[in-house]
Parts: sequence; C-alpha cells; structure tokens
Amino acid sequence: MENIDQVIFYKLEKAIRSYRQFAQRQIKTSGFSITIDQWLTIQNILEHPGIKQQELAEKVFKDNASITRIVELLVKAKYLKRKVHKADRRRTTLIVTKEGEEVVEKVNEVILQNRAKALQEIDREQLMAMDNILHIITTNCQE
Amino acid sequence: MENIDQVIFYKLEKAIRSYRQFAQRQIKTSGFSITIDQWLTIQNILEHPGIKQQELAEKVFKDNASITRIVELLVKAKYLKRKVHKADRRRTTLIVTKEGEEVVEKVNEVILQNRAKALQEIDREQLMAMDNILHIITTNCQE
DNA sequence: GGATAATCTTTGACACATCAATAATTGCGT
DNA sequence: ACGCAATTATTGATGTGTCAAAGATTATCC
Repeated sequence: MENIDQVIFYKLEKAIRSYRQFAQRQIKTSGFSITIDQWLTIQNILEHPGIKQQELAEKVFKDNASITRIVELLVKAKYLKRKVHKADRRRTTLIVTKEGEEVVEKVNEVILQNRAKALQEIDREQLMAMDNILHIITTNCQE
Repeated sequence: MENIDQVIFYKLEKAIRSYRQFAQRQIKTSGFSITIDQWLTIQNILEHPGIKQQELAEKVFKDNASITRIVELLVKAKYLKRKVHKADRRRTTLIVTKEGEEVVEKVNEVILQNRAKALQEIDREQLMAMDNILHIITTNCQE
C-alpha cells in the first residue's frame, strides 16, 4: 500500500472534480444554463443583501477578480443588477432580479438531489470526521 | 449545527483550494516557475514512458484538451519534446528533457514538504477513512 | 480495396483561477 | 484643507477546465 500522504490530495482532487462534473451535467440536463459558481454567487447575495464583492469573494472562496467576472456574466444574463453604493461610491450594490431568484430556486432542487446522490451510502458520522480533517488541512495551509 | 450534507462540498473545495494556493506559493518562493499540474504531468510521463496523451489525461484526471495545452507549454519551456509515434502516426510520443527531469526532481522535495505540512496533526487512520469516503463519492458521481 | 467506423489529438469558444497593476474613492493625520 | 495611505473594484496576462467539433490517421467490414 502506497503511503496515504502521497495520494490523498490526488484523491481529493478526483472526488471534487467528479462531483463538479456530475452536478454540472445534472443542471444542464435539467434545462438550466447556469454554472454552479454562478448559482452559488447569487445564493450568497440573497442570503447577505448589500454584501460587498470582497466579502462575497471570501464566502464563495474565490478572489476579487473572479467575482468581478462572474458578476459581469450574471448581469449580462439579467440575473443581477449593479448599483453604486449610496454612502461609499467605491462599492457596488448587487441586486438579484426576479429572474435570478427564480432560477436559483429551481436549480436549488437539482443541487439537493445531486448532493444526496453523491453522498449515498456514506454515514454521517464519517462525514463529520472528514469535515474535521478538511478543516485541519485548511488551517495548516494558511499560515 | 447545519446539515453536514449541505456544507461538505464547500469544505472540500475550500480545503483543496487552500492546499493548492499554499503549494503553489511554496514552489514559487523556492524559485521555480512551474505549476503543480505541469509538474504532475512530467512526473507521470517519467513513470510511464511512451504513455499516450489520452491515458495521461486519465492519470492526472484532466481531459484531452487540457493535456494538449499543458504539453504545449511544457514544450515551450523546454521540459518536454514531442515526437511522432513510429507505429501509429496519430499518436505523439512525449519525451522529458534533461531540464525537465531536473526541475521535477527539485520540485519533488518542495511538494513532499508541502504535503507533510498540510497533513500535520492528522492521524493516518483518519486519513484512510477519508480516502474511503472520497472513493465512494467519486463512484457515486460516475454513474 | 474502398467506404465507413473508430482512435488520437488539436482547436475554438467560453468560464474560472491567480497574480500583479491600476483606477477610483474614502479616511486619516497633521 | 492637504497629502498620503487604505479600501474597493476592475483590468491584463497567463494557465486550466469543459464541451463540442474537426483533423488526421488507422482499423474494420463487406
């Protein structure tokens, strides 16, 4: 047996990529043309109205540049609107349109199904343990 | 406590991204200008001489298009050479240059250190358990 | 042995990641 | 007030991911 240290990151990549491919495929075959990142972005704006892009970036674990571009596409798709922030003109206020809300709500169901499918046959105790390990890895890498 | 199903994929992404950022930063500050994916690609060619790009893609869990582009950059960097396969002219034979070998060898050490750091304070039994879960997720997403 | 199918790789189009540099605006110190 | 630092967002450059289509070559089948 190979040393687990030397393969675990590969396995991590593989699992997350399998899930992403699977999830994106499901969304597509359900008739939506939105990416998971875009869905997650809108979701977070809804949950935190008035959030600034910088905070948004942290929430979805991306950087500012990526957020700028994702927002751009979402505005083009008419799922978001930009407004200049009243008190601070450096900031942008992001507003989810009715279309945006509708899409997110519908895609939500698909995502729930995806997660259930992906986690089939795994017991919750083990998941909690994994969550713990992931947390340690994350902090180990942030010093 | 939130439902673990609804956050575990987020945690997965976060952990893998933290590790990637950390690892790439370490490689850079060690004086190398190679990406982890490029390193992994060369590594696999060395381990499987004469491998075809399609198989290579599977090994590093990418698709053919990505491999084509990574190889392109590695040829530019003079870490790889392309040759037409003798028996089958559709194929490309990939050859690692001396420079390529040297870089990989040196970067290897950095990567070993990175992994050790990232897995600090985690016991191996738990890692094995996580490996198992990751495997289940991967197969659940591939039907 | 010539049409057709299968295999291997590349290319195009678009989305996202990362780093560094640049605007634009606000806040602070004196 | 003024200059300068800090904050917020955008842009440019380069690398990777994904899907679909196309090119090139080889295998198959009648």
